[in-house]
Amino acid sequence: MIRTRFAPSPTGYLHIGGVRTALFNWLLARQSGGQFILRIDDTDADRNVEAALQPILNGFRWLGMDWDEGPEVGGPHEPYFQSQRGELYRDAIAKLLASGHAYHDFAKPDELQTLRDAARDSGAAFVYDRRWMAEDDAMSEKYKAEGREGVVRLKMPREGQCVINDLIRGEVVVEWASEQDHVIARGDGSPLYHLASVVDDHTLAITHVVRAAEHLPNTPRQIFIAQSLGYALPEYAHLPYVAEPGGTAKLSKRKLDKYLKNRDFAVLMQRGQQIAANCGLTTNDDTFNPVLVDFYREIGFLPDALLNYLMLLGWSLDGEHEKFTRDEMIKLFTLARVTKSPASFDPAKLMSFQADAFAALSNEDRTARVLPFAIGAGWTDPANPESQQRLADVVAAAGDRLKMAGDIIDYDYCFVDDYEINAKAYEKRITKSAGAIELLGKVRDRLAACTDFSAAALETTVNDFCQTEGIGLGDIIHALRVATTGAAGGFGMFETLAILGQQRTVARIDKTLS
RNA sequence: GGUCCCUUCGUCUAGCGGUCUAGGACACUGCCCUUUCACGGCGGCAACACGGGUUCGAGUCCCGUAGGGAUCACCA
Repeated sequence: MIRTRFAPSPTGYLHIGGVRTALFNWLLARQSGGQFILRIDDTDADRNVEAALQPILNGFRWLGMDWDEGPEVGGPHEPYFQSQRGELYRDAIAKLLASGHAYHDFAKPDELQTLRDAARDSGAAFVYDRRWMAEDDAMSEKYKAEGREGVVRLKMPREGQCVINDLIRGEVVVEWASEQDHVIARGDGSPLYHLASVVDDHTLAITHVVRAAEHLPNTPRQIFIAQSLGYALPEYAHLPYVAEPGGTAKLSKRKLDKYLKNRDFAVLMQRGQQIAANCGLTTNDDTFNPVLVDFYREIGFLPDALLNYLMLLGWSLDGEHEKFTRDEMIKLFTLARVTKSPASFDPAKLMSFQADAFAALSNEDRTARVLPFAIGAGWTDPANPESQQRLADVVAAAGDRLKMAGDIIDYDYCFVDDYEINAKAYEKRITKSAGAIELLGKVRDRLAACTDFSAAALETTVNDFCQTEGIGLGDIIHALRVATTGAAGGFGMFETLAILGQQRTVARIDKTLS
């Protein structure tokens, strides 16, 4: 029975890299009929855990990654918040102290820092000489009398090696002597991450600890804690981290400005901003960031497309197949095929997955996904069937030009009259196009006289018009498009006019002419 | 600086000693389709970090060098 976990601290957002880690954990649990547990690592006493947690849970819900145990769903090992599991940690700390695997230490932070600096200057690894270690209670009292505050440190081995059997990296060997006597409890007795994490992984019966490679250096000390407590070790698998676009450094929420220099990343961001601005999205500046999952949900991405792309960041099936349904993802994933080197986040490739997945949806599905955006933009009235039909018509006509739900903003001219006019196109097809004005006037009269304004009838009408004028379709259609939509491109001209309707079409041509 | 990890096209990757004149995908690009845009079809550009070994034979195994990265908290 495989039990995996994802243990976020409540930060208020879900990082793309974090999701990739969570995905692999989730996949592992789902494919084996095991459990995926969400545990909240809030030992750092966040004042507003609830508010900072919701965006994370929302992210999981949106992505369709359900958790078998954790916040809101509970489970047999409740509670799932580290802040509420203090007793477990206190017991473990006491046990470690009693067995001599940990000790009270009374060094002051600056004293320690001096030692660390000295070690670094001399080029050697820092190893604390335990000079402020309290051998017994009497010594503790003496230090306390001096006004010192005690923490609990691990009494790490000073010889031998720690061998980590990593499911992805194989054997990783570290000299125990290069490890620190890490602090596991603060001066006030509250537990720190390593201790809490190990105790929880054990008490929650986690079988596979699958996490980002940045945790690899943490593993020896965690193994030490686990072994000292008599726990059986879980399997470890350290994933390569997700790197920044076009780079090799870890992807970080805070480096947005830097990533914006990457063309593809900037394109994605700009698109998001346009959609947000047009559709009245109330975006949070702090989380409206392509490094975070929120961003994709807000601008109308498909969760499966995001997941499919993310799955390929550090994993491959065979180098040939890349598109997977959710069921296939669950069935095909294996830790054995996870790569060792960092995978850089490529917004352009993500986009292509999204575009494909969106194009594969039925018109109905796409319309449903676009609806909130059209409503937000004030283009569609959900209470008005006619208005909804118009949206459905636009979505159907746009076809695969719509790559994500928010792309509906490109067809503003189908809904309102104050659309933007592409100046370049206007100049090329109307101002500087010989005879364009005259032809537009003529075709305007033809269109005004139409009794059937369906796309098919319009095609006949305009073709007929071209014949009498002795011109090609291309000689009029561009001017017509710019005159009626202000755009240089778009879906079929006749579908466009049909959607616009006779009145609007003629009025827009008149406006252009004047 | 210490420790650990990593290294195939711009990017994600396939490759587990010979089938590699290195395959696929995204991006870029040429042509075709086409009223535009998008899609699609057919092409193109483009990589084994370097140096030593081992071997009849190395992208694939070993060692070294270089480069990149992660991590060194009373954060998680």
